[in-house]
Parts: sequence; structure tokens; C-alpha cells
Amino acid sequence: MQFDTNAPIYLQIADHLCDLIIAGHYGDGERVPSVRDLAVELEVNPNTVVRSYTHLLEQGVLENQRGIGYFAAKDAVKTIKALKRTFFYQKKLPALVKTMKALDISVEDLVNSIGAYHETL
Amino acid sequence: MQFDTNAPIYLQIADHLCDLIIAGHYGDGERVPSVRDLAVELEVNPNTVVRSYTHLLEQGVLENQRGIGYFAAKDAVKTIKALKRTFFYQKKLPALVKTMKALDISVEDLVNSIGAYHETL
Amino acid sequence: MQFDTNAPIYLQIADHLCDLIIAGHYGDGERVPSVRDLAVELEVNPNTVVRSYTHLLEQGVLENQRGIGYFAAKDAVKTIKALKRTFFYQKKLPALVKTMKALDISVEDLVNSIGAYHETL
Amino acid sequence: MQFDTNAPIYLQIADHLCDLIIAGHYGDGERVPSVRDLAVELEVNPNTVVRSYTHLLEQGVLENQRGIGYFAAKDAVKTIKALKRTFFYQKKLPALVKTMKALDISVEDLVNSIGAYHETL
DNA sequence: GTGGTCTAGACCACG
DNA sequence: GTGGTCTAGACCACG
Repeated sequence: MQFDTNAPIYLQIADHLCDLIIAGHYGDGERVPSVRDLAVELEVNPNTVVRSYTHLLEQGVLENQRGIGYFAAKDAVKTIKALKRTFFYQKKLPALVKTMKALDISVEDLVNSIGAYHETL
Repeated sequence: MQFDTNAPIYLQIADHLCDLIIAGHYGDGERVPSVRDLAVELEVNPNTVVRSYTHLLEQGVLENQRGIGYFAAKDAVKTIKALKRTFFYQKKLPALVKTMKALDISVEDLVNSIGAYHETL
Repeated sequence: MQFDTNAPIYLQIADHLCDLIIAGHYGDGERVPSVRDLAVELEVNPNTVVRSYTHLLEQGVLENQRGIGYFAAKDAVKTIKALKRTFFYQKKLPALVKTMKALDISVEDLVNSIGAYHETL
Repeated sequence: MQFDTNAPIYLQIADHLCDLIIAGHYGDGERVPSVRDLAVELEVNPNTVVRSYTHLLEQGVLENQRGIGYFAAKDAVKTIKALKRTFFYQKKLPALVKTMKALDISVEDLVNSIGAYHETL
């Protein structure tokens, strides 16, 4: 996993874990890697993983059984999607619209650009 | 001017100045406020303004004349828009597409949401 | 380290660090001193070191990992030499030629002077 | 006249005036432009021209007749060339040699580069 | 511990 | 007056 230098690593790890959960690598209620293992795998400080897990705990994506480990919450996928959706519609979208206005980019331009971008992939 | 706690003040000032230039408050080649004046006006340390101005110098938005002051560069508006456009198409758009995929949001959904958002205003 | 009064200290520090990297004190990818440590060693304000490091970041000589430190970039030596070479051929050389013309110094004179200078050492 | 932003304007003006004297625009003992006239011509602050002239007074390139104006000194051309020569051999040359060593540029390389540069003109 | 940012304030060359 | 640089020192998020 490559880290983007702009965002805090712990958030990038949290995000990555969410992606894995959505992709089905860790089903609802299933155990996620131990802090130590993940830290070794990602070559980061264990404290950083702890912070990621704590963050996901607060958001209801993970649950914790003391002394045993961290687990994907029941409905983790649903929770993640809800969180992302909320963030998307309440934060991203307004910012997007504002930027588009500032740059004179019409909705049509946007649609075309997305289309062009897709073809590039 | 109110500062957002999430972004560095010096970047917010830089951004704000770009907005003013685009809005025509400072035409191409026109002098922008002195470091000290702006610092007083924004109730910020002069060093912070220096940082904003230096940042904009590096990006070609401002120019400077020793002992005289800072000036909007020739084509400042064009430069700013180019910078923002580049950022939009190379950073924002890919992130947008990625998020949409993750959330199963179609281009049609997006367009509708933007439309709905517009009506709210 | 002694500082010359003519050039900004932060640039002198940056230059000095480049010399150390070229001399092999810090290999490609190796960690350079922390901002605080170097500030103490050079008896300089930490902010001044930050400025040096930021300058070298912008030039691709250093890289940084959040919360960990600054590192010599991969190919730091190559990058430094390229920067210096560019500066030499594009700035120094034209100035040299211009001065030589103004003083009626021929290429032969120059070569002889360099030779004489060498023997002095 | 275009000003290089890196060097103080007053030195650039002084240099420019020396060039004009060497080129014979102002013969030995001949009057140079008044401070006001030159300031208007160069679109700079009169104080800046005063500083240039004072600088050249100190170096014996100009002379001053109070209330009348500034004049090229007797032997101004000779003086200028001597100054430049001294600067060249005592400051520029050692720096040149040092840089060449650091960049592994041989005297032969230098000669070739100068030759190539000449042909470009 | 590490860097990132900011304040408060100083001194300087330059215009 | 104007920007450029520097010191002294603080607080913060992050690892």
C-alpha cells in the first residue's frame, strides 16, 4: 500500500480497511488483522494502526473485544456506505458545485470529462 | 475574514487573494496590499502574510518589486484559473469518479443531485 | 559551520547539506538530522532549518515522511548535480563570457589564470 | 533597461553606467545625466540613482561638482577596468574553479562550452 | 519525538 | 515605507 503524503496515514489505513470490508475481504463480524500484524505488513508504527482502528470504532465500522481483537461490526458495509454517502452529499457535492462555478465548468462539461476519464482507464 | 481551522491560514489567505483577483479587485499588474497592511486587516502575523505571498509568487500569481510591493502578475487571472483547472481535472475528478464507483452513484444520479442542490440555493 | 553575511543563512545551510550529500555523508534515501537537532548543532533557530529543508524539498533534494523526518531523495546526488550544472551553464557561463569580453580577457588568458591559480594551492 | 530582480537596482544602474563609460558614451571628465533625468528615464526612485552615483563616487569612477552635477572621473575607463579585473581574478576565478571541481568540469570542458556558447550568439 | 504552523517582534538592505 | 530574514518560543497533529 502506497501512502499519499498529504493525508494522515492513519486515515489512509482506515479508508483502505473500509475498502477491503466493502470488497468482502472481511465479512460482517469477522476479525480484522491484529494491530501488530497490520503494522508489520504496512511498515508503520503500531500506534498508527491503533489510531486507525480507534477511528473506525468511533464510527461504528469496527468493534472491539478486549484482549481478543478487532472485528468488522454487524452491518459494517452498510455503515461504511452510509458514512461515505453522507460525506459525499453534504461535503463533496457542495464543494464540487462551488468549484465548477468558479471555473465555468458546466454540468455537461463534467459529464463529458467523467466519460473521457472512464475511457482512459 | 473568517478562518477555517482545518487548512493553514496562509493558504486560506492565498486562496482568498486569488478569489479577489478573479473578481477583479486587483487587475493584472495592479498592486496588492502591503504585507503589513494585510496583516493588520486580517489580524494575522506579518510572517503569515509573507508566507501567503511567497506561495503565490512561486505559483506565478504574484510578482514583486524590491522595496515597493507585490503585484498581481500579468495574466494572473489566467494563471489562477489554469492552476485550479489542473487541480480539478487531475486530482478532484479522479477522486470523484472513484468515490462514485464505491458508492454506486451513477453519472445520472450525480447530475440529478447537482440539479437538486442548485434549487436549494 | 561559519555563516557568510552576504547570503541568507537558510540557503547556506541548504548548500552545506547538499555538499554533505554529495560527499556521501547521507546516502540516497538516508535520513538527515531532525530539524531540532540540526538547529542545535548549527546554533540557529529551528525555523531557519525548516526553511532550508522546505527549500530542498521543493527542489527534490529531500523528501519527507510525516512525523518521522526528512530523507535524502532517491537520486539526491544526481538531482543536486543537475541543479548545479544547470545553474552553471545557464547563469554562470554567460556572465563569465560577458565579463571576459568587457575586460578583453581571451580564453587563453582564462586557461592560463586557472592554471596559475591551481599552482598557488 | 531591464532590471534583474536578484541584484539591487542601484548596483545594476551603476554597472550599466560603467558599461556606457567604457563604450565611450561618456568620455573622461564628461558630465553624466542628472539624478532627476536618469531617474525619469529609468523609471526609478531618484534616491536609487543617488545611491548608484554615490557608489561610483566611492570607487573613483565618478566625480562630483556640487550644484552642477556628476562627471566621469579622469581615467574613468582605466579605473573601471582595474576594478573589474581585480574582482574577476580575486573573486570570480576562485569561485569558478571551485564550482568546476565540484561538478567535475575540466578546463577543456569549459573551453569547449565557451566556444559553443560563442557560436550560439 | 517529528515536522507544520503561527505569533511577536526585531534588524536589515533597499527604494 | 517595503519586503527579507531571523530569533524565541508556542501549540498542534501525527507516528
